[in-house]
Amino acid sequence: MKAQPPAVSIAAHNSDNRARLKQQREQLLLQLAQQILQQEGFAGLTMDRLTAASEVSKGTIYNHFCSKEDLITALSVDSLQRQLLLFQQALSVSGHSRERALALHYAYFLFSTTEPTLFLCLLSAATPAVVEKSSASRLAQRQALEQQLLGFCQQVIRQALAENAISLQGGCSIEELTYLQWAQAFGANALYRPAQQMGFFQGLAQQQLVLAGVNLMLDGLGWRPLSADFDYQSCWQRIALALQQQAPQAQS
Amino acid sequence: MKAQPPAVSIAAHNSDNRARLKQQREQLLLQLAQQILQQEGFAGLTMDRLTAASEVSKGTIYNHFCSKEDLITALSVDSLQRQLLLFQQALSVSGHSRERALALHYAYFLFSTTEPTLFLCLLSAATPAVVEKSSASRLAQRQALEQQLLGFCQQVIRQALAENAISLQGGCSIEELTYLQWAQAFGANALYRPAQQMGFFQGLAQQQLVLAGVNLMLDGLGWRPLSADFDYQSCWQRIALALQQQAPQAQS
DNA sequence: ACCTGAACACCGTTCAAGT
DNA sequence: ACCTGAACACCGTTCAAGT
Repeated sequence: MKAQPPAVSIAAHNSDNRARLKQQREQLLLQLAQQILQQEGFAGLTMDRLTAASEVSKGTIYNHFCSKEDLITALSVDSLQRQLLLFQQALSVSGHSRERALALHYAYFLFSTTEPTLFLCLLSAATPAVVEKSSASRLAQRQALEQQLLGFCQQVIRQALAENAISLQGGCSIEELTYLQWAQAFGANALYRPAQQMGFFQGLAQQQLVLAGVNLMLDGLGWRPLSADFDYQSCWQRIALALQQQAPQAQS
Repeated sequence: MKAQPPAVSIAAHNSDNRARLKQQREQLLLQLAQQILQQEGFAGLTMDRLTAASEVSKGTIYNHFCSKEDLITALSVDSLQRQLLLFQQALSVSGHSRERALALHYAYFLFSTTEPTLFLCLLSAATPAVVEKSSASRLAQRQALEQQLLGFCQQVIRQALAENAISLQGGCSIEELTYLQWAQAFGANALYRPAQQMGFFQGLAQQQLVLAGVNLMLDGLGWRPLSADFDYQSCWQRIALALQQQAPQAQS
């Protein structure tokens, strides 16, 4: 008695299909853009070159990205999606709350080193020149993903409170703690290359620095067990192994 | 008996004068660029507009900056020079080593809020697109200034060691500590606006976050007196007053 | 030796025509 | 409804001519 349900279903299916194909093409374009970025540097990424590398025309590319800057923001969204996957994997390693916090820091560090180009996109996307010319929807997408990432961090802090591993006296909120850890991780990973290039430290590995930074902050917070009472160096290596096994090789 | 010392002296004087005038003009150009940046945003800063705002021609501007990106890097050099002045003022406040470390963090925070545009230039200048197209000499200038700034931080850590306020066991070097504090400060100040914009914290002031972050790190390090034994909140306010008095108003 | 600004080249963006 | 690519516009950069 209902009016042609199959027709509706086919229409919906077609529309879905079309959206899925568009989505796939966008993913391909992003991959090509990333490749150009790696091979030619940021100055070498032009819309002409992306057009040449792809099999679509300029107009179609502008159908996906409203500006070159929007393309950069799209790459940063891609970055955050990968980070999200890494965070999920990181939270699947077992251990007490501080080990899990460390796992998240490791995931962040791992991403910054295995995908340096995408990590730099994230930095570029924070720049006003890029924000000013990106579409509102793309910026909203980025924000939503960042919120999800921070959500994972808050989750671990809540676990710590439940375990009685920390006590938040003196008005230090969960949000505040999350933010400070984010800031520490962002700074320690983003500034490593510049600092190294100016010869600031001789043989200090980024890994060790990040681990030391986390330990400093979490010890300061009194997150038990303290680094004096637990071997976080071994823990770090265990996390590294666990995450490497889950993602044997990075995509080409 | 010597050959015309006056002539040489006059020549030198003229040459000095010329260099000084060029330097002055460059300073003026940077000021104008900053003004355009504030009024029109990063997308609004074009070489044409800068030419129009100045009283020189395009060719002359390219005599100062080899590219638009070089101009951004020059603005970041200007930023670092101002930061250096603030650091010097910060170190003139009296107190034990941890108070002096706090003073440096305050100076960094103060700069990031009173000169948001220049602070963003610093962020942009860290971006590959800008680095790739900046002159080697300008990049070297920036590096030298950053090294000077980090030198101030190391100085305070050495003071702490001399005072026996900290003990660096376990291979944690002065450079490592300096880097981690830089990373923390950079992250906490650079991410504040984005985080605020996504509504991550309701009424948390940047100041309080930065202070909390520093306390966490320095407590974790065991830098005496610990925050439980000393009123760093008051100390922070005392530093704020001291730095405001030395520089009553920021330049327009 | 330095300044000028017209000319050039490149590249981001649009849009009329096509399917 | 979507794709195309020629045309456009803007803007970074250069350089022959001038002082």
